[in-house]
Amino acid sequence: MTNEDTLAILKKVPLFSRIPDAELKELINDSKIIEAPLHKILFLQDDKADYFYVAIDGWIKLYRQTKDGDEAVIEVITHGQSFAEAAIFEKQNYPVSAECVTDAVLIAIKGDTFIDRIERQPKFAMQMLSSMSRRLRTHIDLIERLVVKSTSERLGDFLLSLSRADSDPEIIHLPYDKTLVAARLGMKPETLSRALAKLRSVGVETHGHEVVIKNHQALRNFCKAEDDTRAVAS
Amino acid sequence: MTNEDTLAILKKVPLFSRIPDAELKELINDSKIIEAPLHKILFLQDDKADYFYVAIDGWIKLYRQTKDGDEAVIEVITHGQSFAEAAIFEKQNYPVSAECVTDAVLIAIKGDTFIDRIERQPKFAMQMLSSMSRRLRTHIDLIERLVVKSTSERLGDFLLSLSRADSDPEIIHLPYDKTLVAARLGMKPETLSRALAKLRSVGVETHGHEVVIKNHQALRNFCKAEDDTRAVAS
DNA sequence: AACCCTCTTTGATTATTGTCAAAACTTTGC
DNA sequence: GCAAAGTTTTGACAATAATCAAAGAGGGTT
Repeated sequence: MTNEDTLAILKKVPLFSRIPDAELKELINDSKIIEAPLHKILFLQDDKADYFYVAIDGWIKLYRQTKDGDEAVIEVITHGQSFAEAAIFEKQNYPVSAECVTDAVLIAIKGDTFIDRIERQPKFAMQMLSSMSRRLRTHIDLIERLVVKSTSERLGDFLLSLSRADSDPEIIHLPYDKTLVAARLGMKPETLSRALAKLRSVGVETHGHEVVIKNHQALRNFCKAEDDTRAVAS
Repeated sequence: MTNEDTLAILKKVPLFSRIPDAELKELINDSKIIEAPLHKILFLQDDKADYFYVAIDGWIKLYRQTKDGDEAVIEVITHGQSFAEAAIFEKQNYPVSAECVTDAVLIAIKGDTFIDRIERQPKFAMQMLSSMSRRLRTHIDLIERLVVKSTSERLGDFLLSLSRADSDPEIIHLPYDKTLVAARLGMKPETLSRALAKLRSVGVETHGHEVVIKNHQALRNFCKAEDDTRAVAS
């Protein structure tokens, strides 16, 4: 892949979209393109955080593992999203492990040279701060759901987050294994299967990796999702 | 409170500790000291994020509320910690609500002038990025616990996080209501009470707001907490 | 000390989710 | 098209946590 190709890709990543070409070209010198196969482990939690990553293609699972083999999936990343940006600051090790759950293409960017760049280029810093603030929101959403919502409500939220249209019916493609969907939602595969069964009563049908939402509003009501009508903030 | 007092306080906050005095003095002009009573709501989720805060004294609860009154506590903040920094970037509204759970003293810093300052002063940006990366880790820890740990394991983790010594026995003061501890750990007060009862078998005793850890190692084993011995990262 | 209020604990019961095992369905390679 | 491997669903059951109700403890006030 030529530097020009890489540049074109970087410009599509939100994190870099507002950075001038000249800067990005310099950045490419600190970066490498990685073609990682299914099941490739990019890094393990507690590894020294030398690089952060931008996903170009494929899906990457960020997770924590406990001594006794239990796993908590924190996020599942795909094209255009960066990850482990936070890790290159502060304590200098990764708080999670990262594994490709499909074949994937990524850009790995060297942390310390990137930090130098941030210090010289306020635009980078602001983009980085925005990106981290978005990630923070994602985590807050997840925490809220884990605490206050039931398994089938969590699944409903997830389906709505995949929804691109608002017209009934809509066909949704699950982006990855149901086993991984279950883990991402903090439940067991068997529980996911049963949650899916419960959603049938609000017009959700499954055929393999395809899910049909027959009534968006009914599903939103079921899982107490915010409507499009903005909530009135007192 | 004079500007000199405020300066002295700011210098003790990790977020500002490495910022030169001259810069901090300018910052004070964009800031105001707030003395907030118990139960004071500082902001509600979805409010426009004009300010971010640094806690000087007291405890502040960051939480999400659902339509039907359920509440998810995301974090509980105390002296030296900043919060809602992330909110002043990006979408410009708070992702959580903030309520004082004791009388509290805070510094409120105007968001947009602070953003200007970041753009001019890379040191601010780096400090901010570190701070957000720490917050991210806190959230990842919480998510992991909610997914893989039982209520009493979560409580054990919490007690260990409050622990300052490693010698047995150690007396710990719960910093706030058990009702709030329960919410922070994603469980009901009754469940907390029972979790506390279960921990008695590993040498944890309670007398009101005082908790005695009689055997740190036993407690660590019980809740599968990492030992001090650093985990070997393959 | 007696009262009120709030916080906490205990008990009985129910609801939810996890576990284990087996069957059904998919996908892939041959 | 069939076997083999992996994924998903179903069933029976167990464990965990929530709910509802009531009793107990602690703090502050009069």
